[in-house]
Amino acid sequence: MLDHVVANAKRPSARVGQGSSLLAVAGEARVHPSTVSRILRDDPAVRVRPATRQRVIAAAAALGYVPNANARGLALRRTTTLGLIIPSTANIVYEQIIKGAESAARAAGYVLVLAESADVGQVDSAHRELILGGRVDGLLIASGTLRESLPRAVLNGVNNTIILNRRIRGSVPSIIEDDERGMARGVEHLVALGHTRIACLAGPEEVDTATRRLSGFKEALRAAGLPVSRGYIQRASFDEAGGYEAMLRLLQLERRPTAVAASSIVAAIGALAACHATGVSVPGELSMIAFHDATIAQYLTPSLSTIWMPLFELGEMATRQLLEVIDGRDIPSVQRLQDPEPRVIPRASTAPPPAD
Amino acid sequence: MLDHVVANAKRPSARVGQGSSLLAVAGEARVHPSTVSRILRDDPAVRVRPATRQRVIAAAAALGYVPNANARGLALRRTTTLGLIIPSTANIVYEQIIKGAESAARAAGYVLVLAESADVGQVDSAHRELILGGRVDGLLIASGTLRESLPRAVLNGVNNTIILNRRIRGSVPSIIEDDERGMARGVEHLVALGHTRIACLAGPEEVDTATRRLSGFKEALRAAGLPVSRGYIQRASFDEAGGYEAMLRLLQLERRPTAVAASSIVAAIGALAACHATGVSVPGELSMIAFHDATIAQYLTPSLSTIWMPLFELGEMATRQLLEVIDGRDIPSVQRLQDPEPRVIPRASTAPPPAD
DNA sequence: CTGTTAGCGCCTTCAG
DNA sequence: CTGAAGGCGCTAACAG
Repeated sequence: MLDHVVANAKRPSARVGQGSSLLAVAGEARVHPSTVSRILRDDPAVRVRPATRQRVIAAAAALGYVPNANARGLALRRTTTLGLIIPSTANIVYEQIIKGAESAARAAGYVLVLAESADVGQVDSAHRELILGGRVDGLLIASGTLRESLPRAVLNGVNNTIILNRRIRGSVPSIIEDDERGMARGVEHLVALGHTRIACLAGPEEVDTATRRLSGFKEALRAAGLPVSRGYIQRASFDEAGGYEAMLRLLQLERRPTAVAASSIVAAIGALAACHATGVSVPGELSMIAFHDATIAQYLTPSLSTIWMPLFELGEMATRQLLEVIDGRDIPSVQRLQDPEPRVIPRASTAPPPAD
Repeated sequence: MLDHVVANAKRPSARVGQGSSLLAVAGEARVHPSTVSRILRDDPAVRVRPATRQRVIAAAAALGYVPNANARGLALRRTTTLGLIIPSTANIVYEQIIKGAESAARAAGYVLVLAESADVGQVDSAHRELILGGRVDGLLIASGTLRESLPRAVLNGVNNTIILNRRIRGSVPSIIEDDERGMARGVEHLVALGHTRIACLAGPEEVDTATRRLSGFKEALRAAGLPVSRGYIQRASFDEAGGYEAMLRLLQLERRPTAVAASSIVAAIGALAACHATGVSVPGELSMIAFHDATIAQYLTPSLSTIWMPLFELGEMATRQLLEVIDGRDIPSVQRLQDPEPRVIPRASTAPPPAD
């Protein structure tokens, strides 16, 4: 059947390497190209005979017709493509954000492409390539680790861009999680278990999410009537090595904490390793809870208590907001995702403090 | 300076949402658009006065000119964009492949975009969208987990596509690691430590990489004069849960193995958890080595011995091969990456077998 | 309600 | 060596 149709084609104009054109389909179905365009796009302003419509659709299918995105993009000045820039695919935290963004994009008929950009210079050039080059209609930038000054320069005055998980002053809207609340939930969990000496593995100072988590930590301690002692706050990069080092510093303190709230699950994995390496029993001598949940948490020893955050929803919502912007509607400059609330997933790494 | 130039512009034709056009630059520099095109593309067939060239370049910079990718793609029928389809960004194994592909693409002046496609249907539609739609010049498909039959149907007769880490019969070239050798190295490591009862956490039957790793396992055992006992080969999905379950089955055997070679580091993490859960000491009672290295390996308890594979190089080489194909050159249908050899990274999870 | 026409922004023959 | 003109494949106004 398929072969038959192809054999009958008047113009064998299908090009190699790319799909067949509208023209080929039109020749095949013996109608005008614009008719094909209208039918294939379900243009409401067309009422062609069902037989003709069938013929066109069949011809398109037989030829494996896929509209050329460049031509369409050029004509429409829209590509129905969205870009998502992430610093690294390796970070487990981005998994859910990506899936959420992907899901929302697909639901709206958009294609999502990812670009990995570890440093700011790459974000800059990716941004230029993608937005200014007309490859995408809008851009999501998920880069909690960017320093404040650079993206502001990069993004100054640029439209159709949304920053995830990071507040930026200026014209680029951002959408963030309620990190303060999430961290507070974690501390409350530790307090409820009876801990009073609670430390924080905080993230790097220049990272906005780290700042928010730390302030959530401090607030929760104050709310519980507990002191915020300076030595109990250790900065660590958001990776295993950072967590490992910071945990060692914590363990060297004269008066050790009995619990640690880590502002990154990856750092917590390193911190756990530091405990094992120094023979500190978790949760016997020390409880640990980590910000963000991931599959691996329940396979660590001990299984790691975590603070689940609505990352999928963050990706979804950011995408929806971006589509609003693309459609010319205004959105708030900073939005905080409140709906699915952060919640503690208690596992084996948190327990009451030792009798001492 | 920049403001001054803009103020002097004869045609303020910069459009919002996208970059300024060639026309705007031409107006600004008072030359013909085609001259701008030639200068900006370093067309060798142009020898314009240095002053003019300077003026054009300055105007382009002042206007922040970025060529429109759609228009260029339409005219050239090439986009200088490559696509990489991965099943999930979550899998740590893809990190290095992505970085390698990204690096090789950038070196060749190409942009790499990622598309996440968990299932085959999505691979199919992504493929259509991207290649047939003219969004990319070529496509890398990294999907070791696809079943054989489906991609073959999907990809039949399609050009400019390369499969990573999976052999496909037919016209789509593929490039794979030497999984057999890698797994053999792991087994040799265990044999050298004195193990004779060695089990394999094998991957799913329908996964090509799993098959290759298993056959490397069997060959290495035979080469060492050790029997391949059936119960010692347990199938597990390539995730923590799969490794956990399979390890439990292994531990229930009457005659337990003293060592396990896992064909996936993620499954090994689950297997380690199963050992902890059942009180089996690693490496005291059981040694474990895992296929593929990752940062987390040294932060597990015990730190996990791994088999390092040249994944970055795989991504690089696949990209270079793809560019060859795009340039119309022929490449072998299946290539096996041999150069940086697989090597064992011994850590704490492997030790001599118990005296017993 | 369908065919015709004029671009979208760029590159690339052609003339000049 | 530089300006002019046509076309890449598609859509969207415009006629008929």
